[in-house]
Amino acid sequence: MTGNESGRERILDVATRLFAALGYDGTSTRMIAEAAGLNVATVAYHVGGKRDLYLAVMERAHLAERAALEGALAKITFDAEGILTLLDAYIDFCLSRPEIPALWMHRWLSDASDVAHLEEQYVRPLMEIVVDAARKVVPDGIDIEYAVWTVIWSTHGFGCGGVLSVDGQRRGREDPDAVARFRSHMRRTVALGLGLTDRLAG
Amino acid sequence: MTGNESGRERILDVATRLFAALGYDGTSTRMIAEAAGLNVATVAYHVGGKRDLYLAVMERAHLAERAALEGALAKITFDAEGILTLLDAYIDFCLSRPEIPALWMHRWLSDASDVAHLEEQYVRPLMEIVVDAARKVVPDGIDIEYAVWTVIWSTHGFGCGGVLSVDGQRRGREDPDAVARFRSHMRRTVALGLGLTDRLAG
DNA sequence: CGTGATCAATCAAGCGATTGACCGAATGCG
DNA sequence: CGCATTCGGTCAATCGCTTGATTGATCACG
Repeated sequence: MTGNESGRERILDVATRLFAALGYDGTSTRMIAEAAGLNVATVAYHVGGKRDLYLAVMERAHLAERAALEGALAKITFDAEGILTLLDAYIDFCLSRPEIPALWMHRWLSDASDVAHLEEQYVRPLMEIVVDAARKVVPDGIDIEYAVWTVIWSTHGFGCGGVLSVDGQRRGREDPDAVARFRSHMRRTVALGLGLTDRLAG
Repeated sequence: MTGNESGRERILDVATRLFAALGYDGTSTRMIAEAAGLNVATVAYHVGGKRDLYLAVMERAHLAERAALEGALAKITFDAEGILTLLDAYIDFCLSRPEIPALWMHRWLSDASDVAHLEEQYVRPLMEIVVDAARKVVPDGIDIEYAVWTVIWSTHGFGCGGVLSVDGQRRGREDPDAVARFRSHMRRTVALGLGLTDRLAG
């Protein structure tokens, strides 16, 4: 991620990448140690057990996501254009740091009850932020929560796996055309879905 | 799934459930054997190695999904209402057999190259079916592919993990109210997104 | 008695975790 | 100053356990 830190930070970076790519069960502490250029015992020295490491990774991911979201929220105006700018910022974040949506998708798929508190702790406050912002703009009678979830699911889906076209090509975050298509599709979907059609997106 | 078959079918049922819930790496052959009431060697006798079992599970899941989709497609008319009926059928399928979206979400998150052909083999033909159907109905200038992917991502997301509301409650496929809200949200999203607004959904 | 199905037992490899030793840079002290 | 001590960081080695896979024996039944 940031590059050449040492010790605990490098371990967290490497673990984030591996947990995102391979999932919790698919990643071994030895893989993480090797990728970080450290002995497995050194990793344990810095971050404790595998579960502690995972929790630390998830917390860091949440903090980054929250910072991105709050940073974007501080800049927008509360009108249709502002909501679409917020959407753009979220897409930017998910595409520039795809490990983070991947971590969450893995988390959602697992029903390991000992980390089930992560959603309550991390996802819900972000939902509140976004839904509150949308409420100021969106007309009554629109199901904001489900609209937000559609944005989350779609952006995570595109960011993690991309799209399989009917021509058999797989396109994703590294393909600028696909990104542009995804972005304008999402702008249109959100604008229509939230009833912001007086100011239709490009 | 179907109940009290024996041998290979029961193994595939159990494996489907476990792979969907815990992922490939999170599921051991011993878990599958125990859940099927068989010895681990008997499982191997019927289905071969773990990888073969996984491939058989994915093939069966695909056949079920394809059958559901083609069955629904055979019944619809090619107009706005038909597209929405197709959407309903897909939602029904994903909610009644949530292991199947879960299997696919796990598959998409993993980049194990030795099973990367599964998308090409299984997902693409289904995409073709749906996109072709939509093309007969949807006005020009609309990005059908991305609209379909938004439906897939959202339906899989809701079917596998449900929704976390701002009130902290987690609601999903087992909550009739949440299902109703999700369904009408998706009908509305698809109708607006595909420009079928002359026949707006309930 | 032969055939398909099942099992307990076993294998090498990998897992998460821990131990005790080692190293070099601070730190303490005579 | 010079030497001993402490301490954060690192490592090879090891522990007990689980993994995927295989073997050879056993069972039921036609």
